[in-house]
Amino acid sequence: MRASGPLDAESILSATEDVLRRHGPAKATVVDVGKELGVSHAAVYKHFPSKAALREAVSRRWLNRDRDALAAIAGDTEIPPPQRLRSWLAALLASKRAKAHDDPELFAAYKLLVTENSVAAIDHVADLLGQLELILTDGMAGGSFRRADPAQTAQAVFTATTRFHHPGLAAAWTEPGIEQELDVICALLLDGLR
Amino acid sequence: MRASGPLDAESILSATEDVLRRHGPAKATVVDVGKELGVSHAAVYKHFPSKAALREAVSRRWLNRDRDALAAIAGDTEIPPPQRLRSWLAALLASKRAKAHDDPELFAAYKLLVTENSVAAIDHVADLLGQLELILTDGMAGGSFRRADPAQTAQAVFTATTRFHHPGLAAAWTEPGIEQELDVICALLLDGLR
DNA sequence: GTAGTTACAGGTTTCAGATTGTGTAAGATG
DNA sequence: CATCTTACACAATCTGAAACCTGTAACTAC
Repeated sequence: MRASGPLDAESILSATEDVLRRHGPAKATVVDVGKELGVSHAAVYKHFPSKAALREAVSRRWLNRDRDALAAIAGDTEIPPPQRLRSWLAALLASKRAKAHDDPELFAAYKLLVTENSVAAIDHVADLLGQLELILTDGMAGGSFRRADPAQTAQAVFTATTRFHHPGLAAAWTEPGIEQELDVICALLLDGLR
Repeated sequence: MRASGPLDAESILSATEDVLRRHGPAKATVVDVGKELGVSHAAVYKHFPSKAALREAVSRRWLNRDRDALAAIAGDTEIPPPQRLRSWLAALLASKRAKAHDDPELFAAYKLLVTENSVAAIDHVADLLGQLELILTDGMAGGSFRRADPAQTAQAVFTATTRFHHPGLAAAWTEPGIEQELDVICALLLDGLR
């Protein structure tokens, strides 16, 4: 049940998030969302064109919740770029792992988006690549990284760390030595960048 | 129907492979395997303790079919180690992609083994890591790679190229620029190794 | 006694019919 | 007239009984 006033997109998103958390993406229905809001399911369709669009919007909001902390690291010119890259990748792993662990059903919904190649998933990757590119550009300007195409290099670093952020591989994020594993890769990549 | 003579493990493996190719891992049954051999399903159980063990043995044999070509590259001391590493990784991608494309059902069976953490899958990875380690050891001995723990480095190179060999990511192996993507990663890793 | 079969218990899958869900359009309410 | 509901067509999903599969054991034929 919503507090009061007319139905708006934000409260639908929150209700959907709750329903997804309770039932998971496979069982959650638009009727459930309506019930949660004390409204018929048709009312939901005045704000979102389809169930898929609704799910996508929820995942987008959920993904963006950790975005700023990560962007803060990427943009922190106080930290030298090599260390910044390490921190950023470590933070990315920590964030993804926390999401998978604390919110398994919403993580499952996000995983679906990725396998379906949805716009939200593509945008999410583009955002992360942009952050990586910023770190690399700073490093190239400051001389700590060799000059090269920053976009292509960002893509390469992202791909080389797939193991640590691709949702399809989340099952292997609970292994004990994973932080050290990332450290070894980081060292190798940093040596390759300069 | 088998040719003649008593039933042996090899012909059961071949029959199972055919059945898997036809019906896929989800639908294939031990009864089907028996039919294929002109034998009751119980006869199969005289040679394999369970359906899972049978499937695992089939996948093992199927995986080992490309093994020697790959091992030949890894052990070819004519090729300088950096180039050898490139060739080996390219060959690994080509092999995996061909298997996924030409034998989708057997590839699906293999994917199941990986998600179940089966012994066959673990052994397969250990074998590949051993081949990588051989290349790295040669390179370190010959001075083209910096000295470091070869096992740990092999693990790092394998992890950094997850995108190109992990069966869970096979859907993305058909993208056009993937060879170049691997080239970029290779360049980065090779720079990091020396 | 080796190499296979038949018979069976318990678990899993399948299939058809019933229920529930999605998305739209026309209508009620304030 | 903006906001929501009811009503609906069609698609997807659930349910429970029948069929089928797995793995074992007792049995047959050579």
